[in-house]
Amino acid sequence: MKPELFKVTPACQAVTEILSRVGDKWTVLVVSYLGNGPMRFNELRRTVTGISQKMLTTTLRSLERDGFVLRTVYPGVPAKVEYQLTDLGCDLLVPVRGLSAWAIANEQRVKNARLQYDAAQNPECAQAAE
Amino acid sequence: MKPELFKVTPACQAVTEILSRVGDKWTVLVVSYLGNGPMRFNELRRTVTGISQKMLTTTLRSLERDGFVLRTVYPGVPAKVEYQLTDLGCDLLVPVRGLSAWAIANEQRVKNARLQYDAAQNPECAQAAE
DNA sequence: CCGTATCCTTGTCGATACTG
DNA sequence: CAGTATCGACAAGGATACGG
Repeated sequence: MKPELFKVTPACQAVTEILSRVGDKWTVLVVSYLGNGPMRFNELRRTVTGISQKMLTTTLRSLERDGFVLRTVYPGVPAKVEYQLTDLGCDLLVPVRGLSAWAIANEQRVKNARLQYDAAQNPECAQAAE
Repeated sequence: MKPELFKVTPACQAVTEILSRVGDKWTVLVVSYLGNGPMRFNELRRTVTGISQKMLTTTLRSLERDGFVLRTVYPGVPAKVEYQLTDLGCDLLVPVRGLSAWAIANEQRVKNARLQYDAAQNPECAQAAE
């Protein structure tokens, strides 16, 4: 059950960095939707419930900069901009979905652990008025 | 190359939550080291370079609450506390290492994409005195 | 339609000091 | 040794207004 010895090398810096990028509030959601095919800005805005215009722009710019997303502008009035995953973006989707699958499969175990922990901390004196 | 259609369901909430937990500054690092076997508090503190006492405590408490880490106190003077991964913690290590492997394998592709993007934004005025 | 700019609130993290 | 408590710096995120 115990996994084989894991030597933490300087390469872990890269891991931490990717995790931070991917672990923000909207990145995974946007990338997942884009995994279905190209989408326009406002289409994405409507689909990703709750995202603000600013955060969508920010998220897309980061993804574009890191090479995960391709931004294509079709000139005209009004302007039309389309976003789609690059090959790198599609590649990223694989391990991300691995973690997604784990999260969905183990959601309840984590919730149970929390309930148990919280219950152990507050035996019964939950009045705790202070 | 394009992955099969991915329907984003409410379950994505669980995904986002796990990603956020795991995507913070220290969690993955601590869990990875703990993957090598049980460790004591200060041992961990020395090993995880740069972590503050507060953040180590906070990170370990969260991990304990979520059922990823088991905390064992050996009474005595001075006190001795040992941390180790639970089964759930070991399980989590699997998809996390998947993403880690991806990050290490693709680090350079991302870096190149960034260089290219930045270069495109700053045509030639790269003196960038900073 | 597709953004950028600004302000403001909130959360995260680190430094420091102190306790059992 | 293994924490807790407090404070302050800073970054992330959201609301709103404006521009191309």
